[in-house]
Amino acid sequence: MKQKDYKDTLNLPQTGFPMKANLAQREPDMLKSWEDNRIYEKIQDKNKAGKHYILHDGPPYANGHIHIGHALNKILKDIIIKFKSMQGFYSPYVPGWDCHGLPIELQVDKNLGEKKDKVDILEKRKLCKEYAAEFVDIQREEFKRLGVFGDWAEPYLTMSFTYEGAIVREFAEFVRRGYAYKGKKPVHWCHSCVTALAEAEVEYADKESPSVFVKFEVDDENINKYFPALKGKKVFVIIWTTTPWTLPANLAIAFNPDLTYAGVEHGDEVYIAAEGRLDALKERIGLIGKILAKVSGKGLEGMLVLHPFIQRTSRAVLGEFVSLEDGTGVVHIAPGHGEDDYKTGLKYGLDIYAPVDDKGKFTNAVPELEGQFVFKANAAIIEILKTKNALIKEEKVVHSYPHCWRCKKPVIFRATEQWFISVEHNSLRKKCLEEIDKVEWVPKWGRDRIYNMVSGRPDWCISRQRAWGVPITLIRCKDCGEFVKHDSVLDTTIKSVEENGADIWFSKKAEDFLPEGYKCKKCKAASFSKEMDILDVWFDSGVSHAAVMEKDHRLSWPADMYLEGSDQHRGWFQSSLLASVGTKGTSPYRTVLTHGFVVDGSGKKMSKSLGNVVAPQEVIKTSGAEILRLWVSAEDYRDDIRISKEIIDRLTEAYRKIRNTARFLLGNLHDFDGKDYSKDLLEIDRWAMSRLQQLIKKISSAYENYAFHEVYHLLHNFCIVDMSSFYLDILKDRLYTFKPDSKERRTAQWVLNNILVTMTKLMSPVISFTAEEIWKNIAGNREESVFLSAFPAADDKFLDTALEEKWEKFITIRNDVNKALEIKRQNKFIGNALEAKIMLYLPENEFKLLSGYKEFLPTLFIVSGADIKPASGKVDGAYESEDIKGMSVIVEKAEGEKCERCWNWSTSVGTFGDAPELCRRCYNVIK
RNA sequence: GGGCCUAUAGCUCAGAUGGUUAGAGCGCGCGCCUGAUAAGCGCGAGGUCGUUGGUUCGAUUCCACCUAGGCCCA
Repeated sequence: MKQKDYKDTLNLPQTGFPMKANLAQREPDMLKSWEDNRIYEKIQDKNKAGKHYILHDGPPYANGHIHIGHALNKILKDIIIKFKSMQGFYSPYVPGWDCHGLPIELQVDKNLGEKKDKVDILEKRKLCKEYAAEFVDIQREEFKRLGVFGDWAEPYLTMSFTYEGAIVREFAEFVRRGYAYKGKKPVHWCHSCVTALAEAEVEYADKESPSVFVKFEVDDENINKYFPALKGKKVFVIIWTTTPWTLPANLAIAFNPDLTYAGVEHGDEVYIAAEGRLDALKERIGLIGKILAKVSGKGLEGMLVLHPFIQRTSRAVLGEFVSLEDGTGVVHIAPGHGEDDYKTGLKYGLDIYAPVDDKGKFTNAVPELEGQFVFKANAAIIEILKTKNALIKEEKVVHSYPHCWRCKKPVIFRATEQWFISVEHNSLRKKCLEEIDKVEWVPKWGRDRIYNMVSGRPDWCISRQRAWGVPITLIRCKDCGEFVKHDSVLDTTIKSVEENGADIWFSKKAEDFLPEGYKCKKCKAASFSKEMDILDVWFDSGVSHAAVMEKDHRLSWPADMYLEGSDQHRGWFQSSLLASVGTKGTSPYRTVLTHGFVVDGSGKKMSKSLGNVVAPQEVIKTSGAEILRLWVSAEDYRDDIRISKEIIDRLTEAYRKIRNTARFLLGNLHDFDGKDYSKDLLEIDRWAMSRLQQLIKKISSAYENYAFHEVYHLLHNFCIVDMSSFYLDILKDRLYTFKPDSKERRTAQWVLNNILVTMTKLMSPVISFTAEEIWKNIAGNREESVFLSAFPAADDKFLDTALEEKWEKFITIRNDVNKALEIKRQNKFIGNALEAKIMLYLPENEFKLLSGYKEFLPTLFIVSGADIKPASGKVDGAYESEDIKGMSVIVEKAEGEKCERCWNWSTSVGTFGDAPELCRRCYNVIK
């Protein structure tokens, strides 16, 4: 009973701030409060006159629920936005969505089932639009749930009329400036559906194909030049192919520059093949003769060989892709019928030649095969090869081959007309490379990555043969094929799309976009057709700098920051760069930050088949979005980012520590009077204030450098090392046992208040829910939201590095005292350290240092008594320090009795008749 | 196969322009406290710094290769 009485005389912590966060349950309330009180809007209002810091959102694809990578990306952006906003920057966040494109169209097709080929394009586009809108809504809610602040009510959508209008305008700009051209490129083509197929629409299945070895003759002139050792012989380069039907389109043969090629005797002929394939060829075609010549692939570039059955030569070219895996080490090249072939063709300036029509039949360019379907023509071609004595061997082979996912028929690779943006025109590539060097890349290697990609990329193929996208709004003369590029016509189209959306292109006739009675400027004809291809979605998002940053009243151009995953060096970073440099001459961003990908606990990528996918929705449900936010900050995003149950568990622990530290501070501030006690600080208080300034400095600079994992570690360590286990532990005595309104206690409260307010602000960009919850619990007249407060700046007045250095020594000594106490505790000599008094034997420097602090030592060590003596040799029964040479510690039972109020041991206990359980200090407080 | 990147305790991160026993926090183990209590404090045990070579008097730190992993291409 009595003990309870004294407990009631203490100033113990009191707070309504719960220890248990219940994040999953409580976060939605906080979200509602932010929304109801329009906190985001108030932030924008507060900073509207401030310097702009524009982080331009890269639009996620409006399909499916968000995954952990989306969460990572949005939270990183949110951390930056909140930090910059608290620093007073005008930093609005306008989220966006990428709404056009094949995946959505495919989903809509799937939903349509049988009907998919019957609905007209406008109906399908309407369904696509509805589908995208539905997922915009879903993802919007999921993003908001993460605690991400932004203008969610007014995002940008690439399918909005204004955005579609901007796409058309930017495309027109590329046309006006001469970048856009129509050329040929091989695509997967289904002869049965008569359509181009995207990679996603192709499925692989086994197919039987002919397998032929074919001879390409080398004439005397070329033998002399490239194989002088074979002079006078009949020499043939041999190739292997499973698509004989592409031989009519053969324009070249490719050698690997790094391989050695051999001329091998075969009867009275000599065959040229890679030396590394000779063993295999011995078996396949019985090539067993002597090697008569060797030459490196590199040396063959430029050689001309004779086409086996058409009157023309094929050029020898070099290609890294030529391998020793199969065939002869020489690859037949038909630039109109293969990806590698195409690239090689571009490199060597070959015609992208594909004499096959859209039904898969040979055109009149190949008279002897005209009208024959390519796969059927294989047999005819093999016959021709036989009669020309150009066939070495013919077999059948079963191999994996692309098929159309709709009709299941094998597809062909066929060059078709496509729109391109030239990267050479107007030195676009060169300018992009120059711009890359003006951008700050975080991490630095991002520069090399995108630089190499831009250096080596081909022209940008921007056309797609699809329904769901923004059309290539050009009109063509039916007679002469000339495109109408007049400004007034382009402007009419732009205006029309801006007002009506891109659907207008499909619902109106070509003539509707032309002035009354318009005639082709070239041939004077008057009938026109619309281009029906749509633009690559990368063009859509690539022009967001113009469609959003430039046009949107909330934003400005250029962006200070683009922040996306490292896959976007090829994607959005690059398309945005090309789009902006092409029309404006400069890059749309000042800084580009990339993060790695989220992988599982062992560093493996997440996949459904591995079953290691971590869904953000799950983490939110079990641990709360706050833990996800803490995870984002704790991990170094420059590398791949791991997530696992253990990682989440560790972070949950860390979260509790931070939360409890704040709770303790709140509890001890319940009766603080709010007055300024900065003049009354004790030395330990000045130490704490100095440490706090260091924390502010380090955390600010960590945010500034986008090193959020340092923010986390700094905050966590501060809570544990500086606060919980040292300053706060020591402070308990002063806070609990002194008179509530004593100057000493009020001073401590002033410091704690300072620490709490500062810490809360420092953590708020990361753990926003908790920071706001703490903020609401801090007494006093403050901003409505922590996010409306100013980010802390270090106050040099409280910075004292000399003091910190001195205290570093105190802490070292304290650690040694703890070791000495622990030994006695293990020996059951003491329990609580307050049962002990200690004697320190100190070397000269330490003795001098502590001499001025004799009164303070029991407080420092949290023992009931402490004294010092100069060290002089070994002391019996003493603990000898490892860190401080010559220091030893004697631990003894404290003198006197335990004070029932403050639990310190003192000889004064029992000396007060009316309160025999109290020590002098407590007695004076109670009276 | 090519471009870019990563590899330090069970987890998250520091660090060394190459030089004495490689650090922190968490977790773990042991203990104290019961006046931050589904809390707080103390002590302790954990690492051949991914592998193998090379440069060097000396490398985990520099170089090469390899292995594993990631992104983007082929």
